Amino acid sequence: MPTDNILDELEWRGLIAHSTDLDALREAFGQGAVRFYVGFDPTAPSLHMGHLVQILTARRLQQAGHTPYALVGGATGMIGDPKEAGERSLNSLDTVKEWVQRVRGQIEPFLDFEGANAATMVNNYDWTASLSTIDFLRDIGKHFPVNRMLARDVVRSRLEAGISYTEFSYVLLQSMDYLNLFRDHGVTLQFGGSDQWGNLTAGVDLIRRTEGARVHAIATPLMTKSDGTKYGKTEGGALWLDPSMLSPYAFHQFWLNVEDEKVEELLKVFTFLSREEIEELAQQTREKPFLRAGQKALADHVTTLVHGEAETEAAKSAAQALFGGGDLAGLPESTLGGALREAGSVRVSAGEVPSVVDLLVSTGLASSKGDARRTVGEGGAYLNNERVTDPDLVPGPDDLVGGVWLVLRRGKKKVAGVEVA
RNA sequence: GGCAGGUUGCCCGAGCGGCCAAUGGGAGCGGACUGUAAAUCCGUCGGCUUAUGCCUUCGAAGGUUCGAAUCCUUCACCUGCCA
Repeated sequence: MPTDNILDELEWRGLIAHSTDLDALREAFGQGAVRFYVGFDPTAPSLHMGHLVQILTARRLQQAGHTPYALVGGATGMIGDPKEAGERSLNSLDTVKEWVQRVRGQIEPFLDFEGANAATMVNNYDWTASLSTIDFLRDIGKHFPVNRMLARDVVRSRLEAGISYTEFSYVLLQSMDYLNLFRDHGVTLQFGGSDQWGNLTAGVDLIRRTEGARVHAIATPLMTKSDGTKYGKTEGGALWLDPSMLSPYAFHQFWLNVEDEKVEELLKVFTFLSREEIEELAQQTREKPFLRAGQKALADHVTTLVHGEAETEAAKSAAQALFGGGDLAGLPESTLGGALREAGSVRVSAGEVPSVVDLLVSTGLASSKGDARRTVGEGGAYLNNERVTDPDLVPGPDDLVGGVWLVLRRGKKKVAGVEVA
C-alpha cells in the first residue's frame, strides 16, 4: 500500500534539492505504485557515501509501495560522465564488467526483490551495446540541440580546458536509459544526486519530445560540512561502502565524529529512524552535546545498514576499548586484540621490534619517518596511552599489553596496534 | 596574426644570481581548551640512516656562471591588449 505522503517524508528529510513539478509527482504517488529508477556508474570498485544517499532513498520509496529499478551503468561507465576536474581516463571493458558485479552486490541488500513491488536490476549495457550508430544519431541525437548541451554548467566549465566528444555525449546515453525504461517498464521517475540534475532533466525532455509524456525527476542534495566543503572524506580517501576498502571500524568512526551542527541533517538522510526519534536525538544534541547521543545513534544505524549488526558491535566495542579511557592492561585480550585488529594493526616478531618512529610509519599513522619524528617532537605520539618523548625508543617486553600488543596512537583519534609474536 | 605578461611546494601566492627547501595565507597534521564536536590560541608543515650532511622540487629541455627558482635560448600551456 503506497503511503500517501512519501514526498512529504522526503521533503522533511531534506532529500529534495531540485525537482520537476512536485505537485504532479505528489499526485502520481497518491494514485498508486510509481515505477522509478536510479542509476549507478561503475567508476570504482565500490560505491561510497554519496551513492548511499541514493540507495537509501530508493529503499524509502520502495517501502512506501513504489517500484524500484536499480540501474548499473555498464555502458555509461564505459563513457564517463563529464566532471569539472577534467577528462576521465577510460576503463577497460573487463574492469567495468567486474565493477558492475561489485556495485550490483552492494545495492541488492538494500532492496526487496520479492512481492508486489519487487525491485529490478537493469544494466544499460544490455540495450546500448548493440545499438547502431546510425540509429543512435537519428533516434536520440536528433533531439539534442548542441547549443543547449553547450549551455550546461559542466560542459561550459570544460570548454576552456577541453572535453572529448565521448564525455560530451554522455548525457544522451543517460537520457536514452530513461526513455527505454519508460517505454519498456513504465518508469516515470528518475532521481539522482544534484550533480546529476542536468542529466535528469535531459531525460525528462527527451521523453517529452519523443513520447509526448510528462515524467518526473528529483535530485538529492550534495552533502557538505558546515564550512561548505564536501563530506565523505576520511584520511584514506572516500567513505567507501566496501569493507575491504574501508573497515567497518573506520566507517563507524567517521559517523561518530560528525559535527554537532550536522547530526540532525545526517540522521534524516542516512537512517530510518522515525521523525519523533530524530527530533528527540536532535534535542539531546542541543541540550547535552557532550553526550553525543546523536552521533552515536547515527554511527550505529548507518554502520548496521551497511555492514550489519555484528560489525557494528565489533566497531563499538573496539571504540569503547580504545577510547573508553580505561586501563588498557585491564582489558581482556580478546577485546583489545579485536579492537586493534579493527583499528588496523601490523605484526612484528619479538626479536626485531623496531623503534617507535618506525612503528608509526609501518602502522600508517605517520606518512614518513620525518613525519613520525615530527609527531613525537610535537608530543602527539603515544605508546599504550603514554606520551612518547624519545623517537628512538624501542619498546621492550615490559611494554607489551597482555604480553602481545603495543597500542600506538597519534593525536587523539588515530590508533593502531602492533602484534608482537 | 602582432605586442605585453604569466607558469613556484596539496591550493593560493611572494621571491627575481649566493643568506632559498624557498616569506605569507589556506588546507593538512600535532598540542592546549573540550565532548573522539565546533570556534579559538600555539606549534608544525618535501624526502632520507636527524645530519653545521645528502637527495628531489620552483612548466619542459638545453645553455651562461665558481654558483640559478632567479640570466639566456628553444618548446608547451595560460592571461591581458591590439588586429
